[in-house]
Amino acid sequence: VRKSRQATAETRERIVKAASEEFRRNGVERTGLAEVMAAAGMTHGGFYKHFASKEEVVAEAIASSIDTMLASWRDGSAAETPGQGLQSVISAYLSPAHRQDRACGCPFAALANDMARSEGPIRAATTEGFARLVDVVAAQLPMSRAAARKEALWILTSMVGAILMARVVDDPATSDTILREARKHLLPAAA
Amino acid sequence: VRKSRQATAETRERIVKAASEEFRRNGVERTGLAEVMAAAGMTHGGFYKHFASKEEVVAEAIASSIDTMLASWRDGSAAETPGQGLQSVISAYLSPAHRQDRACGCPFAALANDMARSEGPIRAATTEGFARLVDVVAAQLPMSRAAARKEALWILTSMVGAILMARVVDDPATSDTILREARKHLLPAAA
DNA sequence: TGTACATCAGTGAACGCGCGTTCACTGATGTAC
DNA sequence: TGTACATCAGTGAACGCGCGTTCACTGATGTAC
Repeated sequence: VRKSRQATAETRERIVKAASEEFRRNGVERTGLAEVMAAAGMTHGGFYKHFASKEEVVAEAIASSIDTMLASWRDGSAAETPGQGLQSVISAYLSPAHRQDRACGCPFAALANDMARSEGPIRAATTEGFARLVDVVAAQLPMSRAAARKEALWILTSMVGAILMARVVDDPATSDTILREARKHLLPAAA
Repeated sequence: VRKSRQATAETRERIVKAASEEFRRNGVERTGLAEVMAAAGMTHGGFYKHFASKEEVVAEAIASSIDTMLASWRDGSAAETPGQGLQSVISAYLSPAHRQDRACGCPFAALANDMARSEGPIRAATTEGFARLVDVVAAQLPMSRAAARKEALWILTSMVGAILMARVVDDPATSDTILREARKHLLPAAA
């Protein structure tokens, strides 16, 4: 059942998107390719018509989810003044809604351990994506380029730690407090 | 080859310790029980004489590594004045040495994603251990109980985020900067 | 204290399942004339 | 523009390996007398 070039490209995108959500939801190891293909509306056999290996789709899925986050951050920032734009991005990131929505949330928070242990294309996609995130945040900060980059690293790593531990903790009250404290400390830093 | 009660108990401890290091080094999913047992100096068949399942040893390994970290933090804090004790603990946590030593380092940084997705005994051991960590840090802070707990949550989650992202990033210079920025922001908060 | 038997920690083979990967096949698309 | 053939996306079965778990067996330890 051969498909047109456009249909093939769309299918490939659909697989990457499904993969990026499934990986974030359940982790790379616990997500089978059959599961990914089912989420994309296909059977598992066709996978290798689009990718050479699981590793390849993991790398693309990570790159894709970082791109999506970057785009939404840029939109969120552009609508307002630099300081307010960054604040609204941080508030959304450190919200209970984001904590709940692992599948569509920050890929660093969802896959940090996998990323840290990976090599090759996965590691490369991760590092490159993070560097672009840092740039987007740094561009909103009213300091010299070098100082803004350092501050952006601090803001970003704290945000990831907060959302991650908010997901680790079982008690909802403590989890909410973690997010609230992070907002309290980071929103002023973004002004 | 039956062993004495004491020898059996020591073997069990050896397995838990080996498991806690292997899990932190390579992740829970990527670590096989055969690998854990080999690290403990045995063959895999004997595992079920000590544990009912992999899940059980995971929960115990996490509890054990948290206990070890707690003990070392208490020792590090006790040696000096409250403020300085906490500062030295934070400095050690946010050091390149800790970043490199995943197998013996913070279990939250090494296994946060696994923890966040787990349920049952693993989740329980994690939540309980984190609560005790928060208490140890809060006890060092010169504020009211409630305020100290909130501040401890902020300090801890930021520390975890920093060491985690320092491991995710491929570039050593950026990784060092992440740790340096985190120290810069958190050491004053601990004074 | 000594003896006989039950217990059980550890070994290594085997089982069974899941999953990444491969493959023969189908039939619609792309291409050459 | 139409026709014939090559291409190839997708299907579903199958392969092979790794890994969690089980099991028969061994021989030292624990226990009852």
